Amino acid sequence: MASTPTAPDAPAVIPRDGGASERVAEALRTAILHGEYPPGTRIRQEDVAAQHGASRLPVREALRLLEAEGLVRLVANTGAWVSSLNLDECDELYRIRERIEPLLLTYSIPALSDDAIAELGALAARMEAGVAVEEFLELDHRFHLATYSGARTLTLGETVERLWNRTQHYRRLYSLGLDADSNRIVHDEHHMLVRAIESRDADDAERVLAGHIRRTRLELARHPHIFD
Amino acid sequence: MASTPTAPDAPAVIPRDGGASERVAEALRTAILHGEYPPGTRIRQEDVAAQHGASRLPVREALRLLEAEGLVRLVANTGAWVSSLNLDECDELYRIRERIEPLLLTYSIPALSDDAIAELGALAARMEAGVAVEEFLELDHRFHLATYSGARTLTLGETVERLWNRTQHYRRLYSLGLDADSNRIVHDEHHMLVRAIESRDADDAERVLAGHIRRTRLELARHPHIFD
DNA sequence: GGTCTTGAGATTGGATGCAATCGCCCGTAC
DNA sequence: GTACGGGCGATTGCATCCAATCTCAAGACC
Repeated sequence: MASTPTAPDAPAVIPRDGGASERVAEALRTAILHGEYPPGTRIRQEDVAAQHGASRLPVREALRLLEAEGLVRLVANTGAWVSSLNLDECDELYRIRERIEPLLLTYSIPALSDDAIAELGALAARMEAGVAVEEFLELDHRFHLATYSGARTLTLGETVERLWNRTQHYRRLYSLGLDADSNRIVHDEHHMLVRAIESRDADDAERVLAGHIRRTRLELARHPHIFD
Repeated sequence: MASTPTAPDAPAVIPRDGGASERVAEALRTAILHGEYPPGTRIRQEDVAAQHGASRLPVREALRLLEAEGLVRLVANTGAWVSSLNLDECDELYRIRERIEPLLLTYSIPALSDDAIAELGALAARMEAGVAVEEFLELDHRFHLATYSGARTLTLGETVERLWNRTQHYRRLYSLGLDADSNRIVHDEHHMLVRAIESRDADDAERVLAGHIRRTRLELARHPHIFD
C-alpha cells in the first residue's frame, strides 16, 4: 500500500502534498480498515513515524484524529491500540446507523442524477454475480456511498462514514462465514432500494434501508463468536 | 499569566491532573460554549499557549480535538477559527438529533433510578419558575442530560453531547429573543417527557422528545436573522 | 513459596528551535 | 486610477531534544 512516488531526485518518500498528519492518518486508517492492523493491535508512535519517514509529532496528531473517529483508543502515557468492539457496542453502532442513514438517504435522493442511479443498479448486479469477500465489502461500501452521493451535508455524511469504518472489521469477519445463498436477501434488499430511489420515493427508500440495516444487526447478533 | 519556567524544581503552576492537551481542550471548549469566543473568532495557537502556561504543542492537539468535535475549523498553514453555522447547517444538526436522541432516551429509561426521575421534575420546575437566559440554557442542558443519564453507551451519548455543543451558540441567540410566554410550550413538553419517563414508556417518550426537537428546529427556522 | 517493592528499560508527553507557507502591504507599471 | 508582482512580517508545521510516566521483571522480605 505504501506508494512510492517517482520522485526525480528526492529519495524522500514524502510527496509533500498536504499536511503530514493527514497523510499519516489516512495511511493508518486504510491499513486498519483493510485488516492489516486487527483490533487490539498496539500502535507504537516510533514505528509508524519511521515507516512514514516522519517524526513522531505528526503521528501523534494522526492518532488523536483516529481516536476521535473511534478507530483507535489512546491511553495517557501508555500507548495506542486499535479499537475493538464487543457485540453490544457493535449493536449500538448499528442502531445509530438504522436511525440516521435513512435521513442521509433522504438528503441524497432529490439530488441524485440519473447516471448515478444507473450506476447503483450496476453495482448491485456486480455484487450479485458473486465475488470474493474483500471485493464484496468494497462493492457494498461503494454501493451505499453511491446512494448517499447526492447529499450535501455538513456532518451527517461524515458521521455515517465513521460508523461504517468502526464496524468494518466485524463486517468482514461475518462475511467470511457466509455462502452465496445467504446473500440472497441482501441482493433483494439492494434491488428494492434501487427501485425506491429510481421512483424518487424517499419515504419508501428510508423504510427499505432501515430494514436492511436492522436485519444485518440481527444477523450479527446471531453470530456472537465473531467478537471473541 | 506568563509563568517563568526558570526554576528547575520550583512548584509548577500546573496542577498536573491529566494531560495538558485535554486541559487546554476543556478550557477552550467551555470558553466557546459560554460565548467568550463567538463563531468566526480566530484562535491563535501562541495566545492560547501563553494563556495556559503551556507550549503550542498541546494547543495544537487540543485544536485538533475540537475540530473533530466540530467546534473549531482548522485550515492548513493558515489558522483556526471558531466554527459558525448557517441556517441549513443548524437545521441538519437538529434533524440528526431528532433521529438519535430518542434512541439514546430508549437506552436510558430502563436504567433511570427513581431519584433521577424525581430530579427531572425538579429541574423542569426550576426552569418554569423563570430564570435568566444563561441559567435557562444551563438548566435545559442539565435536564436533557439527566434524561439520558441512565444510558451506558459507547458512542451515542458522546455524539449527542457534541451535537448539543455545536448548536449551543445559536440556541443562546434564539433564547435571548424570547419572552416568558414563548417558553410555555417548552415547559409543557418537558412535563410530558417527565410523565412518559415516569411511566417507563420508552415509545411515548421517544415521540415526545422527537416532537420537542422538531418543534425547536422549526422555531429556529422562523428566526433566520440569528445566523447573520 | 508468595507478595510487595524497587529498579532499569521503554514509551509517551512536552518544550524549544528552525523551516515552510500564507496573508498583507507597498511599489511599480500600464 | 487600477491591476499586478515582489518582498516582508506573522503564523503555522515539523524535527529534535529532554522530562515524566508506565511496564515489566528481578530481588528482598515476610
